[in-house]
Order: sequence, then C-alpha cells, then structure tokens
Amino acid sequence: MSEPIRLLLADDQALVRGALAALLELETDLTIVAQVGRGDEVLDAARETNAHVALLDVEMPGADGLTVAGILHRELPQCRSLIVTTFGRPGYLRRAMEAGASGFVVKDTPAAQLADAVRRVAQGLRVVDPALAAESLASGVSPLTQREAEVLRVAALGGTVGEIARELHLSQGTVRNHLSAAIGKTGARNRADAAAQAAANGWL
Amino acid sequence: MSEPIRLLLADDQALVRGALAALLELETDLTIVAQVGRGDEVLDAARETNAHVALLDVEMPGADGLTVAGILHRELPQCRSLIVTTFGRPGYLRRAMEAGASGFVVKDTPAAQLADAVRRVAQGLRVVDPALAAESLASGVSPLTQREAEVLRVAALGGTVGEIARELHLSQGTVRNHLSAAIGKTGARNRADAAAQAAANGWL
DNA sequence: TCCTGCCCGTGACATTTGTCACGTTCGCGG
DNA sequence: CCGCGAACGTGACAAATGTCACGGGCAGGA
Repeated sequence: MSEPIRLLLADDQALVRGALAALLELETDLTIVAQVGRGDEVLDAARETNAHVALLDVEMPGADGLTVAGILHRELPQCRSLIVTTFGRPGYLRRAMEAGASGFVVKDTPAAQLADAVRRVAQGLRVVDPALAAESLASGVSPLTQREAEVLRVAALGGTVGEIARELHLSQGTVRNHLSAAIGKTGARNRADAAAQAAANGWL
Repeated sequence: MSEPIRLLLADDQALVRGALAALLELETDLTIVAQVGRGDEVLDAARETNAHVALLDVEMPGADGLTVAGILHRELPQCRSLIVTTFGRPGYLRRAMEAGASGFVVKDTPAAQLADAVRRVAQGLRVVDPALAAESLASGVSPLTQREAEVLRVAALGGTVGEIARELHLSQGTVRNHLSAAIGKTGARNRADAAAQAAANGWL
C-alpha cells in the first residue's frame, strides 16, 4: 500500500476550506498538508510540503486559481492542480486546461466524488465534467480582441465612457469604438449585456 | 448529558453541503438529520426530522435562505435559522435578522467557529459578527422605494428601457423616472453604477 | 377631511451611448 | 516586401439615457 496522497487546499473562504479539509481527511489515503487563503501563497506552500495535488478555488486574493495552476504547471509540475469552483463556466474550463490544470470540478458535484477526483488527478489522469467540456468546445474561443475585452471588463464596473477612457489612457472615441465592437461580437443590446454574456462564456 | 443538536443543512452546492456535513459531524454533540439543495424543501424536511437548527445558504433555487428563515420563524419557531453566506453584505444581515434568523455567519469565518455558532443558536442565543452588525447599522435603511428597487434590479440584468418596461408592465417614461430617482438616491453616475452600489449596501 | 408620499404617466430637452465611415501606425505572417 | 488585422483616433449622426416639470389617482396617517 502506497503512501497517502498529499493535498494542498487553496480557498479564500476559511469555512469552505476547513469543511473541505474535514471531508477529505475522512479518506485514509489522503492527507491535508497545507491550507492557504491566497493565490500567491500556493507555490511556496506546495514546495515546502511536497504536495502531490493542489485544490484551487478560482477567485482568490493575491492570484486567481487559473493563474496559480499555470505557475504550478511550469515550476512544480509534480504538483498537479484540481480547480474547484462555484461557476461552471465553459470559458473557465478552457482556460484552466490551457493553463495546465489536471482537473476541474464545480461545487455542484456530490461530495463523495471529490476524493475520487483527487485520486485520479494524483495518478496523472484528467478529471473534467463531460457536459462542461462539450459546452466549452461549443462556446468557442473568445471573438473579442484583448483590448476589447479589457475595455468591456472596465465598462462592466459601471463607469462612464470618460472614466473608462481615463483609466485606460484612451480617447473617448476609441473607447466607444471598442465597446461597439464588443457589443456587436457578443450579439448584445448594450455594454452591460455584452459584459454579462462575455463573462458567462468565459471570455472576460 | 443532553441529546445531540439536530442539524439541517441547506445549500444548493452539493460539494459545500457534503463538506459542511463532514466538518460538523466531527462534533459529537451535533448530528446532521437532513440535507437539502432547494429552499422550498427546507420546511418539510425540518418538520419530518425535528431539526433544532437549520443552516441556510442565501442563494438557493426554490426559495432564498432569507425567505426560508422567515417561513421557519413563523411556522416552526423551535427550528432556529443560522444563515451561512459568501457575501457579508450588511443589507443581508439586516434582512436576515428582520426575517427571524438567529445567526449570520460568512464563509470567511474559521471552520472551528461554525460548531460554536450552531451551539449558541441552539441555546436560543444570537450569533452575529460585530463588524458586520456595525456596518449594517451604518449603511442604514434603503432610500429606494419598493418600485425603484424593483426597476433597478431588472435594469441590472442589462436590458433596455423598453425591455424593462415590458417586463414590469410600465411605460418607458415611468421606467426612466424610477431609474433616474434610484440613480440620484444612490449617488451613482448611471444605472449600472446605481445597481452595484445598491447591491453592495444590501438594498436590492 | 386634508396632507403627504408613492406610483403612474406624458412631454420636452440635454447628455450620453452606440454606430459608422474614414484614416494612420505598427506588428506579424506569408 | 506586401497584405492584413489590431489599435488608436476624429467626426458626424441616430438612438438611447437621464433629468425635469407637471399632473392625476390612491392609500395611509394626522
């Protein structure tokens, strides 16, 4: 019988992190070696504890889970990433896989399946919800250019064209042109709608 | 030694629900008697299992946690509610307490404190984060009328004035008037900004 | 009974948004 | 070297948003 799988948990919500630790420690072949609440603490903690698998929430201070998955893939490839997220957005899934994550689990998943997902990832296998994978392929690559996405992201916060222009060091006319292009590409009625659709598709 | 506290868990995310169950079942004086994923299943489940305390997420299909807390308070007052939520919004806290909840915990709380919170609620005590309570009192009652809040809520979804008017069976002019009033009362620059600020203050 | 506020609506007008055409510069790939 | 697309910008114009004044009906409280 081999040694237990060493797990690192990264989630900014202490309650969720502690609860996940309690759940996973019920399994005798898993052991929690670290818990962090910020993305920028994961790499060091993974190194120091020799973690085999890192469970990463997407939205964390310091660095988001997708970025951290990329960092671990490059700098500590023996520590495999399993993304655990609230939003099963197809765009998140694509970006997670592109970043080098080994698995992607949404929080609707039955609790009993999480430990199995961890074991599969530890064995070097991929764990992806098939429905999400299909949806991800269907929604396709973002039609937005990098700048259009950036302007749309800032616009989503609710400012005026003038405020967006100041923040991004552009003219108002340029901002309007980018917004108009983004509205057209997403098939939306206005910038708020475009931002919502792009976010839902994982393009922001 | 008295009998264990009977707990019902209500959260639409199976993973989080299962993890919370695992965490709380580590305590010998607590026992999980039901787990539901929809707000409209809570009352029946609480009755059938004689739950002492119900842990309620806010955002659930069927009925949100705040509504359910009100229903339990009226129809099953011996089953006390403890709201467990991601967003520590002062408006949520006020509405939870007005609805009849006994406690309010955000998911940043250390996991070890959850069991203590459950025990205190079971004893008939109140559990509220003091910082959140202060913030809630500071942000005050919503300045928006019921209709203004409703128009703003629909507007936040990104539709045009025409679409909002159709959905709420109002004229476009009336919708513009309500939006303008809401923008003024929140001190925002536009409806997107107004919706964001109202949401942050718990007024939506 | 009267006053107040909410809700509804219309109309006029100023401001902002969004569209479109056009042009220049730059980087990248064939 | 050339073509193409992205990024930036201007200007004109139509459509939408937001503001404001005004008025009527209704419910609730003094």
